[in-house]
Amino acid sequence: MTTSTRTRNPRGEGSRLREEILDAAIALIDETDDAARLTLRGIARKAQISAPAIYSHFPDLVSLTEQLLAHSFDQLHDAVARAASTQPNPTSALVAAGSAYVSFGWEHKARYRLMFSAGGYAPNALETFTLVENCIRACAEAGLSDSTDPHLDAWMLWAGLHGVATLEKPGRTDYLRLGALDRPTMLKAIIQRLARIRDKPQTHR
Amino acid sequence: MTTSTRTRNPRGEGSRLREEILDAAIALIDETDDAARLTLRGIARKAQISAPAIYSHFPDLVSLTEQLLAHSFDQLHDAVARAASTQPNPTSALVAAGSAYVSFGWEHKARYRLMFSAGGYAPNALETFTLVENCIRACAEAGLSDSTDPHLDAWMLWAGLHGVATLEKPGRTDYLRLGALDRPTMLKAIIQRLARIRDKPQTHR
DNA sequence: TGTACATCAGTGAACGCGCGTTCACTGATGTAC
DNA sequence: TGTACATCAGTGAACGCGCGTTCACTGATGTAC
Repeated sequence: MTTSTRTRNPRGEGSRLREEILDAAIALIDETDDAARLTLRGIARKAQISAPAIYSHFPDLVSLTEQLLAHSFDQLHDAVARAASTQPNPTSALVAAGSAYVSFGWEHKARYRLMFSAGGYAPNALETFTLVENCIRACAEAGLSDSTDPHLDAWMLWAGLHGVATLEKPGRTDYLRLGALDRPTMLKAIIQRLARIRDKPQTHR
Repeated sequence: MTTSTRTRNPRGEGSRLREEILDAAIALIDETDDAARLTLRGIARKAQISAPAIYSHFPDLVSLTEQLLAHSFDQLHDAVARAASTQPNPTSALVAAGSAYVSFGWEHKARYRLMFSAGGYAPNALETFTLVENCIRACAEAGLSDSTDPHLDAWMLWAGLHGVATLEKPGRTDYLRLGALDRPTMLKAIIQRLARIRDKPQTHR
């Protein structure tokens, strides 16, 4: 615990602190896994500044939280898009996208929950939703999926992915005979069933 | 706002207040849809007693919350079991059970989220899980489902139901063209796909 | 080159608030003699 | 039947805490003349 004062940023670069504050907020919520700990004073401690310093960069805590969420939705979309883009065919792209989505939820538990705890997420998540929808459409057009309504199927898949991302692993797995459960395998099966991926792909046209 | 003192319970019936406190806590979390509002002082206000009166019946807020959750898991199980028991065949029983599960999540949003926000839910939810697993097994045995591993399939279905129960409807549905989306239909389709229900049931044996 | 001044990036003290919990108490009700 | 007393179901005041936010300030750095 140091009492010394922060070395201040040079003139004109005060906005550096803005990024540091957002990073501190993300680090705080990610490491505590508890959205209730995301307090203005906690963020200030994490960033090693005084609490009032935050007000030079954000009007209040609500606004800071909103910008943290917007940034998080961008991160989520980037992760999903990157995962899908490296795959050779539509089916594996869909599975990779879904896995990346769920991984984000697991690795940033409290943050992911906060992102979807209110109803206002739609505009931020629209891009990602469309990406998944297009993956399903591509599978259907390539004869790899039986989907006749990719939009509706994307909704169902989203619900399933959200469930996997959110349903926490029970503490004592022996209660539910969960020991042998392979999460990636289960996730892949969920994606295949909800997106109506064919067991044996049928030749296109 | 009345300043008058509560008419106290007759001797030996002090435990009546215990039920009133639990009811007040449930009412509080259900109506605010925000688990952070579940404070000891808030519960006391709702029950129209002073805050210290709670300590005659519960050692502290943590314990009160635990008992609230245990009660909630019982309620959830009752709702699911009742829904399944009134159906004429295994498939409709499974759909009814899943719908009851999701309805509980929608109608008691913050409470449902609190129930599953920590990893310790397994012992409380075991009965309900087994019930769903047995529904799937019954479908498979009746030739209505292709499930070869009802235990694993029950896990996948649970994740899917949890996702539907938890993924909040976006505020502005026009973003995602959600206007025409029929939730019960979507839920039924999710259950059928994850539990591998056949489109056209095959005659048994 | 000096110097007065404006700007800027912060700090420290203080505010009022709601919280969980503790403590000493109160006053109605049942019980012993 | 009276009365002293124990029990019981609560209440009200107070505690220390962390919170979001406001306010007056400080001291280094760049700019105008």
